[in-house]
Amino acid sequence: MGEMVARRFRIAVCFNNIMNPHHSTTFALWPRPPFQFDATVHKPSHFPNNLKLNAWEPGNYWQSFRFGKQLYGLKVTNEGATDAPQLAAAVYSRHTLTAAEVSDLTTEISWRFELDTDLTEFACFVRQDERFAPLFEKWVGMRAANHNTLYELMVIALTLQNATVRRSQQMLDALLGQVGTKIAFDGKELWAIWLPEELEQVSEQDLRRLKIGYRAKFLKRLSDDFANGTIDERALRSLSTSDAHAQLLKLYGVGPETARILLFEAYHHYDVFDHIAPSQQKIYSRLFYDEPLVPAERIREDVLKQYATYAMLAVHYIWEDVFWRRQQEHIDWLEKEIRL
DNA sequence: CATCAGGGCCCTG
DNA sequence: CAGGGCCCTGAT
Repeated sequence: MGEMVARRFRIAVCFNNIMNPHHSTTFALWPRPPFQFDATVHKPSHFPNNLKLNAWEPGNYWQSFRFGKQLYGLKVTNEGATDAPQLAAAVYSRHTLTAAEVSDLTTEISWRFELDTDLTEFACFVRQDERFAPLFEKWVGMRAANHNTLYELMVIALTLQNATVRRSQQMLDALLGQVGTKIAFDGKELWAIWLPEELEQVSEQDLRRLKIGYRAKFLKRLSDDFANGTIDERALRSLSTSDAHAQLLKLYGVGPETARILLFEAYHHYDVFDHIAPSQQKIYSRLFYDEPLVPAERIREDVLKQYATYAMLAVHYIWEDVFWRRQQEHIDWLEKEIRL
């Protein structure tokens, strides 16, 4: 604790922002069925932070929600069922929302949570999967949704690079504590990732003091690119997988693995399965072959052959399933693979 | 104690 | 296009 305080003082800029939005606006959303709420808003495979970006309990989900320059608190409540989905979205803000804002937020939430995505073809396709049909049936209607902005997801992806889970957590916590914003609403205290332009005041040296290592350089360059409009999150939404891929790879600090994460999570491309990280390789080997280690190239070919344009989505279902199971039962090999 | 690899990526030759 | 270097941490 003393170390945290000392570190804060050594750094020139510390935002230490706290936001208390007192207005709330609630509106209904109707996802396209099938839609499975909990599995869409909560991903047990994601690493848990001390400084939380979101919170979940069955039927309810809270998160800090950046949209443009605005920061909102968002609570989404499940008010329907998989076959007849309905959600209540409560947006907490400092000002009263205009009708236009509500409309824009509805569109944005629908995009990020993939509410309008038609999964009936996928559901039909995987029903014929000999091995995993029951698994797919169990999670039918689950979206691979990412609920953050491209920049926020990029920051998270940066902390994942060449690091173990614990170190990723430490890096993100350190960054949030230093340049993030705490937002309190609906009895929750969550954190929001800073805006890219806010990092202009923070030097690479300052960032290095947060022990993010060489990623400090990436973060500075990326933040500049986002602040300057070099990268346009919205524009990439209308591009094909390969065009979006090419654009993302141009970003400094974005390589094959980060691009894959962004394409799938932020842009909802289900057909990206070009890169397999070493830790994923070990887990895929167990899940698909019941073996400790299968060559990555073989995994890639087999998965692409089996699931084609739904490769990444199908793998996501199988991946999340084992992490949900992990909460109920002890899976020995998995515990060994995801050592902190 | 030293050494090393870990949920990558950039840069050099 | 292969391989070294990069920040830090915890494991060995």
